[in-house]
Amino acid sequence: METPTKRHDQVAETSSDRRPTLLDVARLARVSTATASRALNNPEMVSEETRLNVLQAAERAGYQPNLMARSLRKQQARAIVVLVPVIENPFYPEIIRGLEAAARDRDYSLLLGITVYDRGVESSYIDLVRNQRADGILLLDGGMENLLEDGNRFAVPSVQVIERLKGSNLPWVGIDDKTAAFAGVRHLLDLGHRRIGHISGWERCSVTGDRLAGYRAALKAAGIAFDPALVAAGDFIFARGETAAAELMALPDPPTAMFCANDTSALGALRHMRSLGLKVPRDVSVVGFDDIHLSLQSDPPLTTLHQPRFDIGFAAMTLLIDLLAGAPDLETNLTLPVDLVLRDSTAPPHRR
Amino acid sequence: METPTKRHDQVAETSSDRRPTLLDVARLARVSTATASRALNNPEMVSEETRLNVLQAAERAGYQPNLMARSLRKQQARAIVVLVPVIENPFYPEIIRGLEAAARDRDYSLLLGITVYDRGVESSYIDLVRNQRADGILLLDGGMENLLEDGNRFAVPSVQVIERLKGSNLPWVGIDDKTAAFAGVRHLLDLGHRRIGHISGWERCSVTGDRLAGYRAALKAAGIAFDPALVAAGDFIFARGETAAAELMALPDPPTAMFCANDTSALGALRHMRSLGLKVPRDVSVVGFDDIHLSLQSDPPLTTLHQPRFDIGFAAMTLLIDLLAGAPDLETNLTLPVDLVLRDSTAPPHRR
DNA sequence: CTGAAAGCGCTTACAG
DNA sequence: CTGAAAGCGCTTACAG
Repeated sequence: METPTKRHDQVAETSSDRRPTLLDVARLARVSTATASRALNNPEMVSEETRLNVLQAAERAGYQPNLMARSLRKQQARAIVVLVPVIENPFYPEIIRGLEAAARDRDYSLLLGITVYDRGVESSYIDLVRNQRADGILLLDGGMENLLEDGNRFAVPSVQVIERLKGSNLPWVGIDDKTAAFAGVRHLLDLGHRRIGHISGWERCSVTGDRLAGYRAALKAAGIAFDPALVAAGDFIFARGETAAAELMALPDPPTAMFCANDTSALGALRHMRSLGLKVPRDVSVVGFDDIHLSLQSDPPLTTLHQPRFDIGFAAMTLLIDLLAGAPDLETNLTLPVDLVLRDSTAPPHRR
Repeated sequence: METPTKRHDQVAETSSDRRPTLLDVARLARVSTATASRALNNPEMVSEETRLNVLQAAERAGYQPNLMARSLRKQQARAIVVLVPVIENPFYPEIIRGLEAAARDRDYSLLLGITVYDRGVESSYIDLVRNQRADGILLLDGGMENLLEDGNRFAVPSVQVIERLKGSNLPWVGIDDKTAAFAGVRHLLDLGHRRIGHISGWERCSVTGDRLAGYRAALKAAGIAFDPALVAAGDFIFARGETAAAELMALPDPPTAMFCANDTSALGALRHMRSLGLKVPRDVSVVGFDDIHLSLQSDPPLTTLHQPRFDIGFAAMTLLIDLLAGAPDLETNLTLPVDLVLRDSTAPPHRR
């Protein structure tokens, strides 16, 4: 047999330059590897004396279990692929933090994949599960319909986060976008606004339709007819927020308030108002969605709908791991609460 | 197709829903597993006929190699831990994208670890290397001196990105912060400014000192004496950018321009000026550092120093993988170029 | 060019 | 409570 490349770790205790294995520990403790394994991983299966003996030997040898060997034997990678389309969006980091925290809690590793909506990249990460380097996939963001196979059955264990793939019934963790949007628009209505514009989200995302539906439902509940001219097509991006706001304000009868599908486009809208010399909220009120960190730094700070992103990430990772463990009676559709957070971008309409 | 010999697995599965292994492929192709392995991974070692035969068998069986088994055998995890302290900072995503792209290029996986500067968390990720689940570590951001052991020798293969651990001589990829800062301040001097403030970075970071040094060097080169009162202690955060700018503008003889250690604090400074009713760049010029995406969205867009973050990430990951492969003659200190990008936050000083 | 066999480092059913 | 042995699924030195 060839000897694999050896690295010289400066381990003072060990005389050999080979990493200590369970066999070394077993020898040191004068027990079998079976017992050594049990003492380390299932202490209740061995006597107290043996446990101490093995623990001490492991300590002395500077033993670190080889996780690859364990994975191979247990047929479990203890790693989860997290697939995001882009990562520059300030919406993601906090979700990812939640995912990472939950994974770490359970001794799982997080394999990060950034797809930039490239089918080849998506496939390469799905292959990681097929190749048993990962046990499951967390899907952040939709627009990955190509991942569905065999009549809408996703081929590997997975949980969707926030976005839902069209027509899939995969486990999912997110919020009730329609109800949240309703609350945001309702706030504007309560303030006295009657002419409320909407900068919509990217059509490719499932939340876009839900938020629009919430907007319409709130208007309807207030007895206000839906006016398609008041909906400017957006894409969640800053630049489009600016142009969409421009379209709305150029209307013969411009809105006195606007509900934006996300904070980033609301921030764009804010900048456009400023360029027009309009004061927010005196001249126009603006409501965002997501509560990204930046919405606190804007001028004025944005009234928005707070999504518990860390919790969503944490819950999604936990759900997937529970699912993989075969936990019974799991709720596979988790809807987390959203809060309307009032800041300085909304006020009663200004009489003109 | 004949049924393979039944194995006594603990789980009673029918042979058809067992994942195909190399042995299945070998049988199908009527060769040994050795030959099958070679045909798939080292085609030049087998005859063309065998290659085709095995490839076809693998295809027919729907074979996917088990990466855990391969890793165990080759003693190589093909995974790299990426350690970041926080991830909400808009500075990181693009670096991470570069890291991910390079890892994918080389068939490595990226294990993401978010430490929040917690020593326990840092250790748990280092253990991933000790446990042979990962081959090396990429360190994004300093403040992790606790990771150094035994006379400044980091215990596992690693490359630092941007930040340097104090006193370490680990491989590193980043920029020349001092020279870049010099260029930023030089730009202000060229515009005619003589009284230039500096909002510094977080003292715990190595780049902070370098950028301050660049600021001082530029002043010195212009024959301007360094005035400590013009340096406001910052921490790279928006809120501190605001208060630091407030300190500077409250000076008896306030600066006509300020060089900020990063964009985020420059953005905070911008908001403070606006609250003071001051116009940027008419009343005060502002230069940032990093060129995060937001610096384009600010009002006015920020003049700043562009760091090639994607490239830095890509180069760092590539360097680590090359190092692990034992590539000879590697340059282990890579300095990437920085560009001054002129936007609308700087102008000649306004006569008062 | 190909095959038989060893072995990477674990865990666990089985027997005592 | 403990040990001998099998086996997870690969790759590769060795021999032919």
